[in-house]
Amino acid sequence: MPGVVDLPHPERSEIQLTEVLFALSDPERLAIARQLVDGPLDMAACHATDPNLPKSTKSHFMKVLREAGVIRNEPHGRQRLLTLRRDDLEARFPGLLDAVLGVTTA
Amino acid sequence: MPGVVDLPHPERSEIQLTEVLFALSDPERLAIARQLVDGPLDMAACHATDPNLPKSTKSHFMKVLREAGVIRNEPHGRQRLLTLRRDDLEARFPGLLDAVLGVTTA
DNA sequence: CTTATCGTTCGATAATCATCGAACAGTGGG
DNA sequence: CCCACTGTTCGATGATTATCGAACGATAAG
Repeated sequence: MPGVVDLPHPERSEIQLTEVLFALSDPERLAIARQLVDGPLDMAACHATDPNLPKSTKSHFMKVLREAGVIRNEPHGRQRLLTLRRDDLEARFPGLLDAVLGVTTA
Repeated sequence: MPGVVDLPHPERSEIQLTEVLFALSDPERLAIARQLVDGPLDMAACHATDPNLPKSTKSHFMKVLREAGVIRNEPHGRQRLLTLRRDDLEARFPGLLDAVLGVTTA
């Protein structure tokens, strides 16, 4: 069924703290989130740690992060654009993202 | 073997962010951490959510939190004193605990 | 000393999660 | 139009984690 398709994202109000924490409790997934701090990235450009990670595994990481409300995953041409949901997370859990990602943001 | 015994705790420098996040990614464990914000508590006085939770399950929660470095679990008479490791966590991951526990601390 | 209480450990079972190959579907280029 | 490319889904397997009864040790109280 799916190739480049709109995937479901939780609304801001539906984001659960425990799910966010769980999503970020894996080193690989945390690394992905960190990469998105400086702005959106195409999935192909997002290497996290292991460069030759199987596609399906990588896609699964994105699913966990997306379903938790940490990132947005949208069609972008033939690829996918990954965006950190900073505003939503900041509104829901002030200071959390900065603390986790080690960003002072000022 | 063990009844009231000294249990191993990670040192401040050994505390891993991903383990802390994982420990707090469970609603029950998160509730326990929140209960300790106002100060140490005897384990028996710490009801989290379910009051008639089996002892072994409760003990397991404490183990996860302790091994992650979130709480300290020390002998206290016949019971056990649970303490949130605020200073250690604040030193290692500034702002994290406040954000997670929803405390502004001021 | 004997007994009741507290909480950890052990062991077994169930549930959840991770990993990855294969198949598939949109997209854009030739 | 056809093909190469990207990334999701499915399905199977293995690894972690959760749950809880039972047994044990240590302490405090009587």
